[in-house]
Amino acid sequence: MRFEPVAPVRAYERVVEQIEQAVVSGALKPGERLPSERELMTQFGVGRSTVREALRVLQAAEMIRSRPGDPRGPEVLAASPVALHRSMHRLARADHVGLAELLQFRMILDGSAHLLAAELRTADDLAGLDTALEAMREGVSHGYAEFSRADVAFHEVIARISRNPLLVVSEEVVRGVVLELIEDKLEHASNRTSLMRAWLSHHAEVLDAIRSADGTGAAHLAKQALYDNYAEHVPAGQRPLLTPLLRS
Amino acid sequence: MRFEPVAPVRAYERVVEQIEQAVVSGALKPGERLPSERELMTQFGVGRSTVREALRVLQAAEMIRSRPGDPRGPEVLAASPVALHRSMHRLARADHVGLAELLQFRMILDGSAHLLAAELRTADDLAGLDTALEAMREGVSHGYAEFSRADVAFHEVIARISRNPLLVVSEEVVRGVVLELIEDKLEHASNRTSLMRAWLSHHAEVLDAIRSADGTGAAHLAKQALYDNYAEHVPAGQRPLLTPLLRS
DNA sequence: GTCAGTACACTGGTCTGACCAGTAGCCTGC
DNA sequence: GCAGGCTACTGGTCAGACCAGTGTACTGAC
Repeated sequence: MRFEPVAPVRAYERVVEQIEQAVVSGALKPGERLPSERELMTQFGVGRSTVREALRVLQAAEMIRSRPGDPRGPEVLAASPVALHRSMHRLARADHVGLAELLQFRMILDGSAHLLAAELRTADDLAGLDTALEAMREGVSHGYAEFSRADVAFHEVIARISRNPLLVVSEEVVRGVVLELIEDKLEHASNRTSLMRAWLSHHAEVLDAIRSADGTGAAHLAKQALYDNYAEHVPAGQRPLLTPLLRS
Repeated sequence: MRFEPVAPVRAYERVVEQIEQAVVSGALKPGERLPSERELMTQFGVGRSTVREALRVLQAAEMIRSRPGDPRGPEVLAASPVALHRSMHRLARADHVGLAELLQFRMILDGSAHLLAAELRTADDLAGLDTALEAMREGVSHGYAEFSRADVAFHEVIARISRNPLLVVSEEVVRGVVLELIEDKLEHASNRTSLMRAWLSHHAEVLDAIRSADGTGAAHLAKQALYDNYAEHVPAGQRPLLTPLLRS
């Protein structure tokens, strides 16, 4: 006979448990309201601070939101990828993850997103990509910031076409962290205009591949472009980590 | 001139911000201790309840842990995938993310991990895979639970060989969530022994491909195996989301 | 009748102060 | 030298208070 180690269960944890249960079971639907803190404290039989700590935990998990003064009480939120985004971002900024690993991961995600996009795109999707590309073309003359915004938008459309929220969120997070790590280096790039033109023609190529439903080609273009643009910032010794991905 | 909308910033949020900043910047390393709540409250110039709500938020994010009675104060934790797992699990239980998306994501991650493993494996890695496979072989006769544990270990070795923490963690999380979603279906499988044998021979094939540095082959085997094993639990209408991944 | 303006009851955010059970380390007394 | 208790702390919880802000219901003027 074996015994399990027991951990003390805090009062606020049991409150969290009950409310969370009510939400995931569907008893409380998004948009509905929780009772006020003072009401909850009598229902649960605990002090207000305990209730508040429980609500803080749920709020950190993006399950509820409370606004001061609202007599209807805290609002139950729909499941959103914001919490996933936060936790992944934290993990990606931890020290064991360097630019090489991030870039590797981004090549994987971006490549797959392009592959799926080429196979699953509809006529509407293609139109969306066309306008995104057009915005980039205009952005070239409106400065780097504008161009960069249009570039991000293009990538987001691609990710969206893949129709996988996990892919969308992960790609977005990794892209953001990569940019955070090398933004200072990009700031000082001297030949920005030629960089933008190169990027633009690359995106046009990608769009062609997607239009002709060439998934493998689009994926390869995407990975190659990432390598070409960012590998210079990766220590030379770690670049062999990236090249295998170009061969698939 | 445009103005940004402002949101009221709560006191506990600013406390969270400062502590989080100290952790991600490395000023506070894992294992180190925060001052006690009463000390923090004088340092931040806020009440104890505010400090406590901030600590709750950080604790929910798995950044710190506090134990009552410990005079050394709350402990700073190493970045861990637990929070990522929780948020992905929550998202997966919401309607936006179904088994199809999870499986799609897992095929991407697993495929890439196998590709990298085949290209980067050392002699030591191969030996590790050999022992893992041997454990699986023995597990067949020791019941499903034992076999499953060995199977997980094999996958973890593969992921580790790819030497990318993000890949390791994401793969682990997605695998866990997928298993949680279909565990009840697996419980009732009648022909477990033949399933285990099929799995075993598949892993042997994968190991061969990795040994001969055939990255593309290993990746394809991995993705095909996932599809073969799990696609039956995906609604038929969503299976076309998975097949494009088999073609790369 | 409509509608602006106000009063009110209530919300969440914060602080203070208190008590408890539990811990770690010191400090006895042997 | 060491077992045992003492003590000064810790975090967990509660009670009560105040404040700024909100939504609503009521009031008044038109």
